[in-house]
Amino acid sequence: MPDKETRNERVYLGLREEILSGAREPGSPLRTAELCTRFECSVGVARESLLRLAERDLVQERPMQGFRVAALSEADLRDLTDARLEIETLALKHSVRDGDTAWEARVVGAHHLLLVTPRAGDARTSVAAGKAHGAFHTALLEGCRNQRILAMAYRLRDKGELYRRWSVAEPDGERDVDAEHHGLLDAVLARDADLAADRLAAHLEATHEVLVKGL
Amino acid sequence: MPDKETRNERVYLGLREEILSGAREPGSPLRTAELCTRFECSVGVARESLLRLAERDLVQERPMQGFRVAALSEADLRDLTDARLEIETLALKHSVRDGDTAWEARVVGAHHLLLVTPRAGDARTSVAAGKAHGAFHTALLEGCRNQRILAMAYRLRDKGELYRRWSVAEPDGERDVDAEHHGLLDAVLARDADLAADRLAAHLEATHEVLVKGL
DNA sequence: CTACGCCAGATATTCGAATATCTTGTTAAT
DNA sequence: ATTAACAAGATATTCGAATATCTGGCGTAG
Repeated sequence: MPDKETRNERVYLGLREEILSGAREPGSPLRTAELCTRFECSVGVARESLLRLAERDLVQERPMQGFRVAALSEADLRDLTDARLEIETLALKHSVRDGDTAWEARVVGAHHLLLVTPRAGDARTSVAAGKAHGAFHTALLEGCRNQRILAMAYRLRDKGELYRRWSVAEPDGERDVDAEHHGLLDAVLARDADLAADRLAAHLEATHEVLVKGL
Repeated sequence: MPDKETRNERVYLGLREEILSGAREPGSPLRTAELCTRFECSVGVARESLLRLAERDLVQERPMQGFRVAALSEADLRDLTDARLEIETLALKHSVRDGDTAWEARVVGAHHLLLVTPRAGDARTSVAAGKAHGAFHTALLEGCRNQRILAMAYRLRDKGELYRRWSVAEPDGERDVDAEHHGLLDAVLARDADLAADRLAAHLEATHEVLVKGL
């Protein structure tokens, strides 16, 4: 019994982590030969993993020209943010409406972790802070009962994380991210779906501004 | 030069067509061996195509247990319809807001084709009518400039087509589908995004009712 | 000088056999 | 009778070589 999980899963998760952690430059080619040696697998497995990542928009595929890490651009970021402004707020409304107390508890927990995790200046360098931030936003949506809307929101968030990793975060004097998160939490606990959605939208738009500058 | 398009693409499109046309029963297993002989390809290619279809939710994948045609259920249809009620109307609003005159022309054309294509009683038997109906709804969304929202809407529509194929359509005296389509067209041409969205929502919900009965 | 075709190396795609896993039916022990 | 262990066949996954395609540099014709 060589493995419990399939090779495919292992390579998929490993490569996903490398891309999301910023180890691979956006737009850089992902050659099957290299992946085979790095992850000790065959071409077929590497291709399947690449295909899965392409479906999450973390990798770009072009027929007969192989795969690359998804390229980043201001226009694409605008498209992404616009989609998130609608889909993620929609998922949050569902979540606030349908989430049970266990979900509520997870949100509070994730928020606490976010508070106590030290935040570095540069999002790319601080892995722990990035994870805590991502976990909080993920938890916010987890109450949504509609599987499809939830999956869409997660997909968009994934790509958002890629932009986040590759933006040079410069301190923004006018912005108080902790306050934004706290406001979000309060609205959620008060079960005010519209207010929570508005605050999430503001948060996303503010983040967009920062990311555009850091591109 | 054996082929211009990749084998993969050919198998993907072919199998997609087979599933969407109702040639394969929902829930039935899709064995690589069979696909290899039918489409004259190797296991690897069959797997990749299966993976692509799984991403569009037309096929279900379970690790170490292979692939099956996506199963249909009332609960899943409810989930799908709810998602469509929000995403597809959203895409339509974008479309009405941002679509240019060339798009408008395509909508009018698609609607005309829908009018002149004879409709059979059973959606599964009449391929032409199904295509014309699908083309009209697709055209409605085509004006949407946000690529992600558009892609999401298309994905949901694909799965919806699968339900449509497998529902036994029984004549519904209270429903006038032509009128619904015409109302949709009018609202679009009047550039009334909210009205169009409302009418699309009503159309989707009405279709849902029919499909649930025919399941 | 520029455009076009051709060659060689690099890369992507595809194949079919080898390996690992699951499923089902049978037997034996509790 | 019920459960557990096992074996055999079917199926999924993985491999590494074989094939097809692309890319970039070079030479030739216009």
